[in-house]
Amino acid sequence: MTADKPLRADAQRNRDVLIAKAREVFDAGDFFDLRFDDFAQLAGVGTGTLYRHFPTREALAEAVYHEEVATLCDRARQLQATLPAEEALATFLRGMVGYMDVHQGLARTLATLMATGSGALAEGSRALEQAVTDLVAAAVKDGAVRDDVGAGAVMMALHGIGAAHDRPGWRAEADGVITLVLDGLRRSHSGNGQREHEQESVGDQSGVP
Amino acid sequence: MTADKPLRADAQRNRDVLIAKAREVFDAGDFFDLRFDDFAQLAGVGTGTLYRHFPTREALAEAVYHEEVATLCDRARQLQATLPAEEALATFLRGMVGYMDVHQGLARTLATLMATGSGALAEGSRALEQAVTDLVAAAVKDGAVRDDVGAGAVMMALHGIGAAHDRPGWRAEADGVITLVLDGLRRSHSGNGQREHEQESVGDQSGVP
DNA sequence: TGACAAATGGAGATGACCTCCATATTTTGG
DNA sequence: CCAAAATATGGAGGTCATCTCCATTTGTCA
Repeated sequence: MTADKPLRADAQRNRDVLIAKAREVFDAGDFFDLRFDDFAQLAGVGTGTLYRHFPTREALAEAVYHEEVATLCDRARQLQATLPAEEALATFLRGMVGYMDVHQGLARTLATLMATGSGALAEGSRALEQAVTDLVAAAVKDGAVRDDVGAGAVMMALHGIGAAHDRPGWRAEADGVITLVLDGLRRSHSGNGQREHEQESVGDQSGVP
Repeated sequence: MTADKPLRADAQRNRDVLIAKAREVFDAGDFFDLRFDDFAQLAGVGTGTLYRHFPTREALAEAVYHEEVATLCDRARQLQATLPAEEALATFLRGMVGYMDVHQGLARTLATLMATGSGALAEGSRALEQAVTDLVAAAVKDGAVRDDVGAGAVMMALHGIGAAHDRPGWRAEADGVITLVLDGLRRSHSGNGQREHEQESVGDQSGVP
């Protein structure tokens, strides 16, 4: 799956140029303000070439996203191997915020793509989620973290952080979310913390609280 | 600001029809799959009429969103008036999840619009945020909730929940996030819980954890 | 009722997205 | 090293959603 086709020399070169330029635009946050055709010209290739390599905007995003995710996953594995489980989880989550802070444009772009529901990022997302799942599982096994709330909840929180990147006090609030998540995860509450969503029937049909 | 112009009778009627139809489409989640012109026809008005009333998709969304937010804000105020602060907050947040569960299409649409960064929803969002801020402030004043993490963090978490509505185990995970947030907010941790984001310089320029 | 203002609707201009293929470049085999 | 086969290129042009414009209709007020 990594080397589907040997790919000709010039093709490879163009592909690399496209990804490089894409990362630039991505990071600047202009990914959606730019006509796709213009992007081709910006990268110095014809429209057809761009479309052959990346049939859609999302495909291009996916290519850029891939490297990022790989880096983050590596980091997660490394932390897990060198730190106590709970600390590894905390460090990773705090680090994710730092990462998004540095790559704001990218965070914004990814959030947009996710919300658009294109699903093209599913693969990369799954890899990242797996890393988080592993971190949480290890902490649970250590007994440091409750077992009644899954890693999915943590992913949602991360997603919210990324999507809200343009709020005024973003950094502080993002750190706040992580603090809440980490403290909330710590197994140390009276009883079992809180019973999990058993209020399906509230009598009120509207769904309004 | 509520009654900018008296608006003629037929105009008002058309406007209402448009909003009603929009809510339908919204709730079905088809808001973005539908050509805007076709939406006009669906509502039984001409293209020009649609565009005069709502210059953009976002403007239309905003109109629908407005009522929803008003309802939710009312509910928040009511809870705050009748329950102990902490319980009011908990009930409201749990209720928000229930609300999003019932109105999945709407939640999806809103998340998309938010991420798109149109900013047209800013007003409605602010109203909702104010309600949450009040709930949190009251709980803090009661001493039931920590004061070192703001309401903004809670908003981010909610945002993440809404944006992720299409995950397989959405409901359970969403409830999980709320559980984490509520437990994390409870003032009861050793010391002060966690010092707030003072790790600006990690030495690593890349932002990767 | 008449006249003025407000609103309508749909035909058509605009511009982004994507396809297609004649041409150019790389690779392979003799 | 050369020819022919395979692969890639680029940009002109088709397609389609978005939005504008104005001749006509509808509502309002004296």
